[in-house]
Amino acid sequence: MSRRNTGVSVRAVNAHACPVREVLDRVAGKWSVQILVAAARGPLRFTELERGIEGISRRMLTLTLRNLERDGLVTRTVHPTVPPKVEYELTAVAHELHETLRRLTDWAESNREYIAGARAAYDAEHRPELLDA
Amino acid sequence: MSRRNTGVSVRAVNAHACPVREVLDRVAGKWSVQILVAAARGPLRFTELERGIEGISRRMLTLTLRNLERDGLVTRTVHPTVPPKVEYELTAVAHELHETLRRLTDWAESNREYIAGARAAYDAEHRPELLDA
DNA sequence: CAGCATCCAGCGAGATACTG
DNA sequence: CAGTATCTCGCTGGATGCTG
Repeated sequence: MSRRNTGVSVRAVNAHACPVREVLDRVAGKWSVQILVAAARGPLRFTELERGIEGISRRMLTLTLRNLERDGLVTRTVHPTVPPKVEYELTAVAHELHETLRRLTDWAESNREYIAGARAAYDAEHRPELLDA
Repeated sequence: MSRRNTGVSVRAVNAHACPVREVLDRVAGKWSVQILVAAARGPLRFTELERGIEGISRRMLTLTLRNLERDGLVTRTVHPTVPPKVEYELTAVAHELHETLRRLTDWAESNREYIAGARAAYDAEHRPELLDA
């Protein structure tokens, strides 16, 4: 009866506590956003996604896609052919999310150097032992 | 030589791999965003933050504030009084981030029911065993 | 008041191997 | 092609107790 690691985040439960986290949990996984971004360009097959996302494992691609599908952010279309063909596509809601995320990454782009600088300064001040890594 | 759990996220290292994750890692922790939101209203003391954020532990508040400070998102001002008084305030960059995050939560608010519905439908279809939980 | 140190449970995710 | 199953490890974060 174990049912260990079904791929459903525990945070989905915590979400009741805080509407803010509710958003982020939908995007918090290591791969969710990259999948959203990759799939935003149109319907893609499983293998196309896999190749488009550097470093993702088959397992995590599957699990993350399932969760996105569960949240109504991607649609999964199975073409009953041989060999099988499955296409994933963002829903309208997910496209809105994608647009919002783009503003976030824009922010990151703009402030990446600022943050890197802040880190370096902080580490020099508070963590001198890290300087010879 | 253990140095276990210094509070510095492992994902900070992964960031090199993907600029997209780089943003989210700054916000991915369980409490970062809530702290950003709470602190956005003005300079707040440690205990005020603690009380303003439901359920946060002293440890996580400290760790998360340190990381935000390290990234140049909050300033930490120590008033050398007795008893000690420490105030945290968002930087200008963090205020921009906060504004961007607000759009994200707006999206969540708008689509919260849609997503809940999608989940319920998905679970009914694919996970009937969850219906009697 | 504002932390830091330590211990520990539980989840996220990588590696690997097997299937319709 | 498009998955699933199992094992494992390491990090995240909660609980608790101590200090300047």
